[in-house]
Amino acid sequence: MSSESPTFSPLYRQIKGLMIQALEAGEWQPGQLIPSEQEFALRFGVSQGTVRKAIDELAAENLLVRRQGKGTFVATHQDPRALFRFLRLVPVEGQLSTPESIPLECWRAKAGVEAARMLGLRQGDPIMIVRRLLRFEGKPVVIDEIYLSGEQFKGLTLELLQSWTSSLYSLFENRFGVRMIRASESIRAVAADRSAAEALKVPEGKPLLSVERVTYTYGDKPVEWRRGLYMTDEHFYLNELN
Amino acid sequence: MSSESPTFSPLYRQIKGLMIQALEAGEWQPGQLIPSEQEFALRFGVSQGTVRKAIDELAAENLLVRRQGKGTFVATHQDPRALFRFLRLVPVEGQLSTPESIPLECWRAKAGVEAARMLGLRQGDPIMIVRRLLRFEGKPVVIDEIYLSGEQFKGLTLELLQSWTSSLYSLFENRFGVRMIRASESIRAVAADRSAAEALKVPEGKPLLSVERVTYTYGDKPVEWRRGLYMTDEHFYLNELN
DNA sequence: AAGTGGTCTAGACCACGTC
DNA sequence: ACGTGGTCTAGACCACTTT
Repeated sequence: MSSESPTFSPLYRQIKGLMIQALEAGEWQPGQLIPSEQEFALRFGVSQGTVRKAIDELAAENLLVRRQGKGTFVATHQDPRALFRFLRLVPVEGQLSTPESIPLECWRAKAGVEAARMLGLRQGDPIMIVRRLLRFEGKPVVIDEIYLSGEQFKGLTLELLQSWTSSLYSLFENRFGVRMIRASESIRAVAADRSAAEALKVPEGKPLLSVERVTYTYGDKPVEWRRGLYMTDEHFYLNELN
Repeated sequence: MSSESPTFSPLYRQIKGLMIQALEAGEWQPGQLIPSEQEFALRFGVSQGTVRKAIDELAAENLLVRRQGKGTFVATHQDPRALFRFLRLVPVEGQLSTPESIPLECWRAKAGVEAARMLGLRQGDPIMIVRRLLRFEGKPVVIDEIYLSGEQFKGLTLELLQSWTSSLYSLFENRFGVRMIRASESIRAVAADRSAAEALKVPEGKPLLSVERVTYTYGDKPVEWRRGLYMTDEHFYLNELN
């Protein structure tokens, strides 16, 4: 109908854009119910079908979650179904048990060349670094080193990490208002160095999976860079290609 | 309308199922134009919108490709855009150049326990095994060992492999009528054994990425099992998480 | 000009969850 | 009973490609 936006794209994409803006602005919090399709249709002056198509895409991108009969909700890392959305690790045999996250260290630092590039910061900008271990059934399997913008994660401490029982991303969402939307992982095989060998209790030189992840929030803004070393004797990284 | 199918699912899914059957039966060949949405609507006695939703899903799953103004086509591994649909390898720096595939060996064998399980065969059933090397810019980067059902790939020879200039999957599609739809990869870090070390020209014990892939055709039928060893000093496995 | 997929609408009815 | 998302329809018009 009345196209109030100058960018040329289908109506439903414009609607989608408006809804992303609203999400970004925090109009509804993670886990909360958003208005019904009819309400949006009235609000934006389009048909319900057009709103539907916008929401379809947002749901496909995991920004929203539809629940028939109940309504549409803002996706959250609290949700058990999304708890390990970005963890592709699967045991060679048996069921995937919930890993236990053990924060080891947490300190302030200044961004080096690489961290700055990955996080879209300038070299020397303040960052936070976290080291943590993931254990499955009591056995150490992953050692992570996580780099975060110091600006956004100012109040992060080892105590806070240790007191938090749910996933890291749900902590970021709750305490720092940062919602992780998508991630990009670069995977290599490396030999365990001294520090990794100690943490994972394997001999030095042991082949490990190196998984570097950049995680993005709304607007493709990178907010986390992490490097994980995975022990892949009893687990493997599972990737479905479609 | 008149629901001739006993399974209870939305109409558009039933339509989708019928279209998959037609694809499987080879009613249209890879790369070919299929009937228009209107024609399908008449053929199945449903509205055009319902056909559209069925095709939407098939296109999302890469079975079909839409081209505005032209029509809808059966996806093909010939298509340059799909040539390396399942290869996630990216150079650390520079552009991704097209790899060179060098078939090394090709022989008949009997399925072992593992190959039989992966390919849905019985132990002892005939299989084909192919070893081949992938080189990027002249450098060996991937050594693959590929297991195929002997039934379906009876005429496969080293000569045929060497004479084929396009991707393996386009060969399978053209000469054996087997179209690969999706795949599942299990990734580990391993130490190079003697044979891999020789092929990739790295020292024995060098950490390599082990990528085991099961590839499926229509109806989730496994038809290929392969194990690739990737040298990840100058390349890495890129995975986008959404 | 004609045919294709792509968008948008309006309205009907179904399936699910809550009250 | 009511409100939600999910399906299905019919028809209009737009954008792209070919004739």
